Amino acid sequence: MKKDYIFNIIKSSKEPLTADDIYTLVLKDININLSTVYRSLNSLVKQGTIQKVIHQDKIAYYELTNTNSHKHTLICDVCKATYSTSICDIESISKKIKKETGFDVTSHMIEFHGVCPKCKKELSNK
Amino acid sequence: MKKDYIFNIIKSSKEPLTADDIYTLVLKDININLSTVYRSLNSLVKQGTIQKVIHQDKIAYYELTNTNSHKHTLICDVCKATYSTSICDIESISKKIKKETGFDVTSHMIEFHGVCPKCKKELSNK
DNA sequence: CTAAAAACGCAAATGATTTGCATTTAGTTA
DNA sequence: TAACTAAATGCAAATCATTTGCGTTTTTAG
Repeated sequence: MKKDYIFNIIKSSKEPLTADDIYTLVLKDININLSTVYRSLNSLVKQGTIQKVIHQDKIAYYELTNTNSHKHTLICDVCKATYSTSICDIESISKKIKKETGFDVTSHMIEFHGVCPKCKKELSNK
Repeated sequence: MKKDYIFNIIKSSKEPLTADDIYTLVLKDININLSTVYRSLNSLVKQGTIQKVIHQDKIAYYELTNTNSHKHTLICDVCKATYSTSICDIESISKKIKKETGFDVTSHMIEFHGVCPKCKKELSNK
């Protein structure tokens, strides 16, 4: 099943991948159709194995469901690279929200935009 | 100029609106085309007057650029209603990220998912 | 081995958003 | 006020990531 293949790719990636990233990666080894990629991805999401996050570029990124520590994305607005961080103190924010608004927060996603160290260095050289 | 009209609608709305929300609202008073809505919206975003945020439903929501306190969205996964909150302690998180990864965070967006008080009440009545 | 289910591929459909182009409106100058 | 140019608008077609219908192939259970 190509789903397993896709799962392994996501598993071994340090960063969240788009459907197209995955499609390209799989194609290097075996033949596959984009619909199959999407169907597998949706299936993995449904079974809770992976997580789908829509970024501000409107594209879905897939990554392993973080069992213990969850992750958030750092997006460099210069080179567009994405990084992950587990830094997050939402727990306390969620509590505060619940207390002040009565809204029960069950999950959240954060996207940080900025400039990565590499681009910062390059920019300072100009 | 219909852009001003659209701006006022966004200004007087308590919650972020989609292009379609705005289109429908404007249509109640004057005639307008969806492309005009999108063009006006893009123009307002470019001039920094309003802010565009892509939610996990992959749809763009528009709201006033928060000059002083910025806002984040609470999305009820039951009734799909969206609320805003200004509760956010990202400042300290951003600092931590910069210190630990060197990534310069310039902006961020958070989407909280959960159950709103109204739905919670209805659910508990079943 | 055989029938039903699951996985696949391919092409067409979707839906929000964008864009090209022709037309109307607004603004400016002579 | 007339004449001209730029900006705003409408309409239809184009985009692009993602989904879906349908026919075919592969896998699985009995």
